[in-house]
Amino acid sequence: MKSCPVSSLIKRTYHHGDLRNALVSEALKLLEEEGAADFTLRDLASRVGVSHAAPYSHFEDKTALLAAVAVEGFHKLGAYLEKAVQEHSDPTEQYVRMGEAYVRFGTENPALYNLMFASEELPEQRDKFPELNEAGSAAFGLLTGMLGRMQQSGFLREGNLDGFGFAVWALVHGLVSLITTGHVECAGDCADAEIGTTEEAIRASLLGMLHGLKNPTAA
Amino acid sequence: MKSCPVSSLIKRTYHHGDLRNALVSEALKLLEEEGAADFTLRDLASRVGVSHAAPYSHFEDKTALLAAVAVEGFHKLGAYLEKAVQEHSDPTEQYVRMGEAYVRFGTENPALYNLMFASEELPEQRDKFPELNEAGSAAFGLLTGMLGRMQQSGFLREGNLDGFGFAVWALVHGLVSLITTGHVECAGDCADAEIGTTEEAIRASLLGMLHGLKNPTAA
DNA sequence: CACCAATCTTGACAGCGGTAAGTTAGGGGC
DNA sequence: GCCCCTAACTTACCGCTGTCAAGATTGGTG
Repeated sequence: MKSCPVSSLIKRTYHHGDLRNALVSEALKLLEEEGAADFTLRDLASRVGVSHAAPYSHFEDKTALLAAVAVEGFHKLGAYLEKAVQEHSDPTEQYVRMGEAYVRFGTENPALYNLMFASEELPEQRDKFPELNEAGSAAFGLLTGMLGRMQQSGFLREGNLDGFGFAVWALVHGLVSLITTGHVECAGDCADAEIGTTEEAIRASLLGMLHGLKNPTAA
Repeated sequence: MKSCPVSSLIKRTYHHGDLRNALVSEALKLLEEEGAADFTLRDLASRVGVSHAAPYSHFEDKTALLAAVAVEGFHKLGAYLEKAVQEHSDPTEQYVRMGEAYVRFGTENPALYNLMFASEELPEQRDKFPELNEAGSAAFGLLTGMLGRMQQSGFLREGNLDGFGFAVWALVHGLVSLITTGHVECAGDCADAEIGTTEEAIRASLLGMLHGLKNPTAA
């Protein structure tokens, strides 16, 4: 403790005090600014104001740090979804809003989203970092929970709830991927008709899937 | 020319002769063997039997090489899809088989598939490598083409064909991503019900979406 | 107040993508 | 048949990265 009362920004103490959290939250910013390809441990460390090897006191690996960032991402995603559900009461509206919120999260945080899902070696990471599993499962639970309520109210037809969730999740996840990788524009370019705004296409896809899961006798 | 007539495998000539193609096809193997993270230009070069700088005679960049590999991937994907369509005549069966073929391609070549779709900087690459755009559009065209025939025969309801294609593509793309990243097992674990085999879940999702796009007056 | 263990720094290493300069050899013009 | 031009390839090198080992610093505990 060097008793340096002023200049809250500049770090002075040898011990940072909260380096682990600082690294994760700065990594979230850095990830979206630079993209995953240019995301560097050394850059991250210097941004936080520590030496390039300091992160190794808190994370075994670069991968371990990224896993912690991904966990944070799942929490953020959960917040998006919960907010969307709470703001509406109509089942269809809840469903669509939740889907839109999911896609919005992905398109607003493409690098983070990519980190959370589009890594081939992610299965191995899940075993090493159980938190990742829990965070992902929690987000998925929000989805199946909503579908379960819709099913109980008779709005959705009978059937395996996890199967429904899997289908809807795959849809919104695919929407995010296709949009952030720019494949959607291609869809508008190379075919004869126009796709309309992306928002309309998202809504239409969601409603299409919902229609397929609906109880035929419901309104 | 060192006049070494034997040993066809070991390269002897200073000039390789067909290095570009050799690099791309070897990259396809290396990608699935090592995963995208451990994919190294130097490793690739030594496998083909050239120095680590040789690839730069044929590709501007590592990215450019990977783009060429991705193009090859889209051609392979197209072959999967065409085969699935040609083997069946019933519209629903064609649709399901095409979707299953798509998912099969993705799960059988996860690293390649990931390379083709799950890169954030892919939009920039599309501008630099028009072949990538064409190859991707061609694959998407196979999908919309089939949906167009189903629509013309009255099996699908009226509506924007690109929108339909977008929805279906997003679904199958999402299925691939969730499966290869291991999120599907999570779906089975963390919720109360069982999801059944993955194949069943895929088929159910596809049929769910199809049902949402169907013409209500059709069979 | 002394010491311990956690935290952070410094310095080093191999391996990576990429560049520059030199080497080899296939093939067209004579 | 020979020469030479140019594309293809090699070697040597650069800066940067992730990672590790050894040493410096300190807050907290006894």
